[in-house]
Amino acid sequence: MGECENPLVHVLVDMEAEGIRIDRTALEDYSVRLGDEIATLEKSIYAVAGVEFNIASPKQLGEILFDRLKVEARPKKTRTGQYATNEQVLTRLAHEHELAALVLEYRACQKLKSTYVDTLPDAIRAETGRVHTTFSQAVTATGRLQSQNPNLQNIPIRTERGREIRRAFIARDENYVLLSADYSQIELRVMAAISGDEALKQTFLDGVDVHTATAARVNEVEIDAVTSEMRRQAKMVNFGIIYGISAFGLSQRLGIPRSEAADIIEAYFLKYPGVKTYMDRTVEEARKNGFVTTVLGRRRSLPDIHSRNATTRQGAERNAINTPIQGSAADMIKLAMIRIHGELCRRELKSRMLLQVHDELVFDMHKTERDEVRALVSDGMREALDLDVPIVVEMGEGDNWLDAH
DNA sequence: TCTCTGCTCAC
DNA sequence: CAAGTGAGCAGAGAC
Repeated sequence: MGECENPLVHVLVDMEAEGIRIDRTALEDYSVRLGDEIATLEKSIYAVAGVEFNIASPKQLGEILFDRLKVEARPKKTRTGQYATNEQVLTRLAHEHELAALVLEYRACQKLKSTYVDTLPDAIRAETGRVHTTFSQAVTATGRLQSQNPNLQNIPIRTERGREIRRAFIARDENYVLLSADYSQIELRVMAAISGDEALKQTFLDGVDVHTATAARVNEVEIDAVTSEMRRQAKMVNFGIIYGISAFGLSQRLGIPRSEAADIIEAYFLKYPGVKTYMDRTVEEARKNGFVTTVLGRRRSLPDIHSRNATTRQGAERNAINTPIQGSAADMIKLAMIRIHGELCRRELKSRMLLQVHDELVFDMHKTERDEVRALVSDGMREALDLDVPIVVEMGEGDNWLDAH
């Protein structure tokens, strides 16, 4: 390793000790509101089902839906033979069957309440009045950090209900704001850099939206002619590429026939040949060495690359493709953290680094240090690694984490 | 009490 | 079989 792990220890120690302030009252109020919603949904669910049961039990729910109400002729099963009742299944049923729609609502509320709203206030440490996570730096397969007890790397943001929780993460006091700084499309930029694909690099040099650019290339239309549907598909393809896509996987996610998905992937590789070459090269490297590496030389061992079981082997091939990308992005933000933490200390600033969420850093920023901190954070993140691709950092600030985005 | 399963939250 | 990395909840069943 290009040694970022040892200096990072001190950064993480400080972040853990610092903690983050949480608005306990806001969460406690929200818990009551969610509880009311859940109670209402419960009644509706029992009425529609015609029987009371434990809605939180996937087993019981499956039996109600597929044995009692027979909402589907050939229900999908899980690995263990139970009826699958996951979000994808229920969403498909929701148009026809009120019960499915109600259960989706119920699950959304229950998830937020049990995992975040009721748990975070209990995690406030009495001595500091703040929530202190534990970061682990040598646990994940790719070199990413991990956060636990509580996990502060999966605080909701996608839905309106979830965003309420982000609003409860607040600045230290009235002299501070939260600063959020996140890398824009870091994994695709890293892939452009390590693959050296000229078209992908040019997209970032042009500063155009990468999903729109991919849509234009794959569909062979001008940027201005890209529809929202074309962009949506291209976004799926871009993410799929990073993960080591299959035509089947893409077809499932886009809801299109597998042959069409295969055509899209073929068109992608035609337009970004360097990406295809990178993938072949990386899988070959894994076969030869038994491991792959990130830009800082972090290794991931891939013994399954020689498995006689095709599914296992293909899984290892996807790991070979994904790990240098995800892991190099992790290398980059780790270097940025070390540099930024060093500068905050050296300049004796009051502002503090609080959280890392894979491509984002969150700070308590003293209002008098605004310009200086914004500059050193932005520079520290952008210049952490000297890549052949422009790196863009987006920053926002506010009294809470949601407004900082 | 412990472990596994199914599910869902994030990047 | 089928898109990568994680954490944590409740239910279910073993002990």
